[in-house]
Amino acid sequence: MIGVMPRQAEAERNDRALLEAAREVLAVDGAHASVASIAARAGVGIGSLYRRYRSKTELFQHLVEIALDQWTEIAERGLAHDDPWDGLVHYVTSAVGIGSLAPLAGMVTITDEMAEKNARSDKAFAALIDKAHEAGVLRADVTAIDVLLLVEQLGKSPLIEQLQRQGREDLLEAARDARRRVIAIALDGLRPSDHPLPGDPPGMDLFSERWA
Amino acid sequence: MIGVMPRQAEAERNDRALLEAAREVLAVDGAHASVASIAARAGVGIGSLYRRYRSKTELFQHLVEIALDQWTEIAERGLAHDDPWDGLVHYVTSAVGIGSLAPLAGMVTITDEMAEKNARSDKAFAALIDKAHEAGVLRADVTAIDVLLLVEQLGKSPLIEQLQRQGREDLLEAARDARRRVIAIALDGLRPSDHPLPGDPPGMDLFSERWA
DNA sequence: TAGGGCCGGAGCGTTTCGCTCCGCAACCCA
DNA sequence: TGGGTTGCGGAGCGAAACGCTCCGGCCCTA
Repeated sequence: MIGVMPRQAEAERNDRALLEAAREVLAVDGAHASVASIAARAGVGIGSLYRRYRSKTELFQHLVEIALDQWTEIAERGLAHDDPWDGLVHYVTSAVGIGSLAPLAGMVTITDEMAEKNARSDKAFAALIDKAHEAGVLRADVTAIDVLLLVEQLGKSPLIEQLQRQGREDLLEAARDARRRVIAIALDGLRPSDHPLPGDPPGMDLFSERWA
Repeated sequence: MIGVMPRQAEAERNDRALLEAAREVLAVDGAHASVASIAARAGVGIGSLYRRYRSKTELFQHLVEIALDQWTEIAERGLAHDDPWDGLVHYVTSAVGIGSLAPLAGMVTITDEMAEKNARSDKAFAALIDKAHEAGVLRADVTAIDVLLLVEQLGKSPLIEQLQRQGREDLLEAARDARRRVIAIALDGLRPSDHPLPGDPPGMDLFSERWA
């Protein structure tokens, strides 16, 4: 460890490192992410991981709980923006940073508390979309689910994940800059447009059973 | 097997099924995709897989070769379009269908022939981008690499992959429709815009060592 | 300096892996 | 129709990777 550090502070730092490492490894390795790789990426022994969490599942459970908090906060903060477009941009760019937790579907159990938080998040997000629609800054033929799918699509970054797998830390910053440009392109596609979207708006059922 | 079928025709059908299954499983499971799951999804025994390919690596190698051919064909066909914008749309929508083979990086060896084909594909794609720029249908601040990254980003579909993992075949068609809308949104973001992209255009080095 | 608590990681049993090999069924030719 | 051949599916092998336990040793405290 670098320098002197009180015990409690180190434990706290380790816990944060574990959660971040878990997210990164999960993005790269998907559902097959191993506890050994998570601990290694966090710069922590396996033993420390198992002192904090009783099992791999429990760690993932905690990860989902935190993500739900973040999604709610992001949606409500975006809704609080004066400019609806800025609020939407804030939501998309922030949500993309959280990353997709889809690989965890089926591994975690959804508590009532989590379902409630999820509903709250959805509600704020729907209000944000409505606000943008009313202000005329969001194309009329796009629905909240379209935007959610777009965010999820932007959440995973194949290039960044591959560079992480290869350990090319030197290129990561450039890749992240490039990703911001791609996100900006996609966001521009959400502005009012004369070119209508194909097909019918997607139904809610696509998202309703995501964590089943 | 269903009905009577000559031996050679069945073998050919099996090979095609194997390649398609390999692509699907690879998209869902990433680099950890197992031969057993590939064979099962193709509706074929493991033995048949190993009669056609000497190893898992050889199958993946073949997959990359085919993808290179497809990329080249798509780029040259897009370039041949009279309307540059239609050509670009054709390229993006088709390339997205091929899917990302990024997980295979490091598992396959790049032959000179493959490198040459890749160069040919890149050249046609660059010409396609130039043509669109000159016609003024593609936003000026976007580079060929931006578009490549966008295509790669759109290539993976977390929702579809998750539904496949869960075996929810009933929702797959709706998910694919929804995905087409997301792609259309992103494509609209490529049209000329008054809102400049952030940062500097990405460098070629991001893609140069992809298969290292 | 003596003690206690937290650390990293070796190693357990289990699962999953890539791959081989063989019994059986389908087809061809006499 | 019957014997030979060809290609099929999948049981099972050794090896590798997995989740998790447990303990020797280091660091902090007093």
